[in-house]
Amino acid sequence: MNIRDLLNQRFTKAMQAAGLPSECQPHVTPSKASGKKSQFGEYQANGAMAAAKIAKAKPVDIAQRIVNQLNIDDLASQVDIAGPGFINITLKPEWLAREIVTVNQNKNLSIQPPLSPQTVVVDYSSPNLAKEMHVGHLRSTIIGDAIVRTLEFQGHKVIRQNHVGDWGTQFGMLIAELEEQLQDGESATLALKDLERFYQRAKKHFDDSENFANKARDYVVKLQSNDEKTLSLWKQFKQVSLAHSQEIYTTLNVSLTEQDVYGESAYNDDLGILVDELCAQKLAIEDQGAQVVFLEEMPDKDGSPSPVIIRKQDGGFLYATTDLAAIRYRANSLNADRILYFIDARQSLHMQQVFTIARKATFVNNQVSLEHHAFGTMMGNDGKPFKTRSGGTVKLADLLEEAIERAEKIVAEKNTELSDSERKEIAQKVGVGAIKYADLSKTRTNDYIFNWESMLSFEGNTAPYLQYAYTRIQSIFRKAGVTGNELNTPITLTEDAEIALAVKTLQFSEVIEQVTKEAYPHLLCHYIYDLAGLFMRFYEQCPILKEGIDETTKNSRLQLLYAIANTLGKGLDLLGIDTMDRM
RNA sequence: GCGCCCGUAGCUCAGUUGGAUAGAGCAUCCGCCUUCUAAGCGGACGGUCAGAGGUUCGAAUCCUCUCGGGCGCGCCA
Repeated sequence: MNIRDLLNQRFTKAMQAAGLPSECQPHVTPSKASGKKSQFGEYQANGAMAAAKIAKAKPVDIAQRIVNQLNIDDLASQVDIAGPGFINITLKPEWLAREIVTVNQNKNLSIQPPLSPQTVVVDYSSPNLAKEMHVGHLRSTIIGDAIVRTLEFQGHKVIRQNHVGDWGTQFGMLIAELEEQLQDGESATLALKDLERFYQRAKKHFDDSENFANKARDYVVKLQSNDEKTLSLWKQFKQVSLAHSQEIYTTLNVSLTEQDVYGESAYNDDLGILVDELCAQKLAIEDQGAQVVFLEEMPDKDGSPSPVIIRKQDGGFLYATTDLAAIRYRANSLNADRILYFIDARQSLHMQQVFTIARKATFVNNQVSLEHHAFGTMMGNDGKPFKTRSGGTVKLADLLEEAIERAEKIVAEKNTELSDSERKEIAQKVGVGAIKYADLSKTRTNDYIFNWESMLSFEGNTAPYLQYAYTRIQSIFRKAGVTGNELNTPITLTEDAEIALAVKTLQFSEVIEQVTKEAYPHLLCHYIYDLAGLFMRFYEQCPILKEGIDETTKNSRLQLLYAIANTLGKGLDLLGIDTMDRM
């Protein structure tokens, strides 16, 4: 159930009945309540003003005509015209109560499945396997994962694509290094234990030794010609590196598995074919020995068509080529309706070029939605890209370890009654949740400033606040000795705090819809923060298990709580943040 | 030079197809634990929405210009 859609439907009918032109929209939105009791009701329809312009009449008169035709007595207790022509709607507590019951009876929290589920291919995380995952991979990984989870919850078919960097000239160097270390009797797992150091050693080796550099170049050629021994080394490298990534995903509570890995190398055999096709279509032409696609729809500095090189002078391919092969595979073999890319904003131009070429070459038809959901860079307190004290790249593994350590200290302070294992488990969920939430709660398109203190202060708009709200609810159910789903007594909403909570809970579906439409997880964050905040207020104002609370009120509030717990829990789950029963 | 993004409270950030008095958190200050977990709640303080024009019933939001910051622009990915 979606209140906004429902009201829009009712208002659309009323506007038609009032004889307004069909292009007039009701424009229903939740009223700005800012937590407190709203003076304007819970929803408002603002379409009368725009309709008045079209119908050339006074907005207030139009509003009155709409209200006269409006049929919402079943769900609204009051409809007022205010100001220049706002129509304010106050919902009936009894209706809200019934809808809360429905939410409690429905596994999907009353989210309606899409009329026609889509196949959505989501490209996210995509680390370079040559190196260890670092903070630069964090945003793509967790934002992409939140969207993936939300799409699946809605009922869409999601195909995760971890487009890992597992190909390219640097692998010649790495294989050469691996081969030497294996000759020294080292196992691949051990040699690659510290991928970062391994890479640096290989690089140094490459720079220092002409002999080694030649060997590395030789391996590149062998790799490309499918030499069996070289491929075997490459596969070993890949496997160890993937295991590193997988470990990070597990710690991060990210839903990617090795089944979702479909890296650059997967497209090798298609690259030459693809370039030939683009040449045959006359989209690609030779320029200075390279194969280039010129795009007049994206003019360069001089106003002439901008070039995209798809094959180098030396015959090698570039990442534009691979991305084109990937987009074709996703559209045609995976039958995607939407293809989402969670990639750094700095690659906006590149993505636009790839999308444009893919359309022109009809690799992807116009029904398929191609979406680059860009995000900004993670900055340090100084406003510059987040680095270690010595200026190096921050490893994701180190970042997570530090978050968990810091969390454990705080958990130990706040709650002294936990066993060692409980405390460790909570610290893990709190620390990782804090990092993820700090990132997810910011509009993804902007750069964001990473700050340990604000993130782990665990006060205000942070993951621990939300997790704490959840544990408070669980604690009440524990004390009450019920689970929530066994209650089926009537719900009565009387207090402002209760009504506000009920409305907010029922708005979950509106938020979910917007989140997947625009790929904005921060909307979900703000929603559950509002929900948790309203719950905290309710918690203070509306006792449940205390003395003097009659059975009916108690059971009614417990059921409301049950809906909140499920909604809050699901919201956090969609963000990839764990909950717990106590903390 | 051309293109994209950004500029909102001391700091970090919201602000939904243009809507009513621009909202949170942190910080500061004042209250609230013999009562469901105080990682909490209530209150106070805090704004020329970078600046100037324009569009209209109405602009932080749309258009133009200026200032300031970030990023990208042919053989790396």
